[in-house]
Amino acid sequence: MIAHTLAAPDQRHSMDRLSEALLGYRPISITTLIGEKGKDQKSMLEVDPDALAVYATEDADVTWQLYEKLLPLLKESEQESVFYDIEMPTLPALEAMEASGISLDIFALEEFSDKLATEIENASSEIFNASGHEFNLNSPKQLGVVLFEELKLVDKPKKTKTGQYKTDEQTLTSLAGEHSIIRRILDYRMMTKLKSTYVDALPNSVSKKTNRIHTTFHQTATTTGRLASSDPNLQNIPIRTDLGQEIRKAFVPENAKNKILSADYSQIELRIIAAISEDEGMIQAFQKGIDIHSATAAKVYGVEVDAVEPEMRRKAKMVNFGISYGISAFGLAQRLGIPRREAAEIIDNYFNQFPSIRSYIDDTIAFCRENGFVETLSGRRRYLPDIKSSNQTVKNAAERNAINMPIQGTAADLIKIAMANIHQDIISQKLKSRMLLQVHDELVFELAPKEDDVLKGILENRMVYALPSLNEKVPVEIEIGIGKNWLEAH
DNA sequence: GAGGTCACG
DNA sequence: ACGTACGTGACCTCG
Repeated sequence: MIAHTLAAPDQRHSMDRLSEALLGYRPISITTLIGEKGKDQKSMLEVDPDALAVYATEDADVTWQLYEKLLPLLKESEQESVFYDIEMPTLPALEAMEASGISLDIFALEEFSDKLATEIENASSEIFNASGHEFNLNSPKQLGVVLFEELKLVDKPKKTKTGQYKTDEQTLTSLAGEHSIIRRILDYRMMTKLKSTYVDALPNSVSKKTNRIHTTFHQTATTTGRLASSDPNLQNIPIRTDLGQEIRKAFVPENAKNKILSADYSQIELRIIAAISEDEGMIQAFQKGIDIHSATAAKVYGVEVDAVEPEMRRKAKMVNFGISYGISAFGLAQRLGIPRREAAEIIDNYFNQFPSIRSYIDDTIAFCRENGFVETLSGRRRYLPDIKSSNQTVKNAAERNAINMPIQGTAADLIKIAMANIHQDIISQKLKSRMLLQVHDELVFELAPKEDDVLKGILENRMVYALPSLNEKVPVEIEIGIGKNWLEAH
């Protein structure tokens, strides 16, 4: 079957993808081998010269040679099932999504661009006024000199590792009380980010042929099994700020009869933590359908769920995020803006209330030290040789990676399986609706008229029940929204 | 091309 | 004393 795919001359795109899935990138063309103009493309021979010394005779032949060299590596690392049961079936779904593309309301964006330009101009003027002179606001270096050498906002400014003054959002926010201009600098930063990266750039990505935006999904770019998206990246379209939401609104159906449908997994990483660790308390909270951050707060602070205050919930939420990132008192303290002591106390309370989570963390690190890798529920692996490093900082980083990968990676496995099946269902049921985007825990569709119920049914079936071994441990839930643009579908 | 920053999950 | 939350990609500056 593989050989057939490799040999089929009309399946060049699939061949690229197969090689990418096996290798970690697309090595087919000579262009790729020697590097594409203007892009920092990895040369094939940089990856592993011994394992991958092949000869670029003819495209299909290169792919075949790589296949023969890489299949044994797949066997050795016991990841054949990940390849054949998850990655290969996902491949046609990705191909279809890239080919479909998504429509963009470029007129709305042009209008928004003008509005931003005005606001950016206003902010710049105020900032230059307060500074006493003009400078390049896009240069963190120049901004640092203005803030810390000319305006002398603080005695001991924070520095980056190269000795420059730090001017990132966190640093500036902490300085907001020192000078009213800080807020305007933050405004400027946000607006120029939106304008240059999205509002002005995205219309350039609209295909002249299809009039839609076609991203590239990378199947083997990440260490955890997640997808990546590039050229343009459609997995980081703004949503958190009001101005950012204007950009999401510009992602629309092809015509007024169609709708955008978004389906996302609810709290999927926490559900996976609950399932993997088999923590009774957390599983119960999900079974009862209690808001998980409130449930966590109730346990940590020893109060009833109803008595949880917003501040308690906010802290519990950060702890929950922290768990899947490989928590530390320092990291939590920094994000909550509280003393390390207090953060350590919260973490201690947390582990006393969720003892199985502590065991999961300890067991996972021990497993990784023993075996050299960690794995997801589906057997996808990440090798972490640094887990044995004598450098404590390096070792700690590897331990956080070890904790995070099975969680993030299992979520990736789950949605990939769902996508493969949904794509098949769409084809076999001859639906007009199309799967367009994946954003890690969300799938975006173009919904054709009268297909609401059938598509919802498919999603419920395929997304919720993608990994039966997960369903055995914890309820999996999805949320579906429909609207006239991507924002409204949320 | 590296560094800094910031958009997303 | 030191220094970090996990995973990405894009844009801008500057040497």
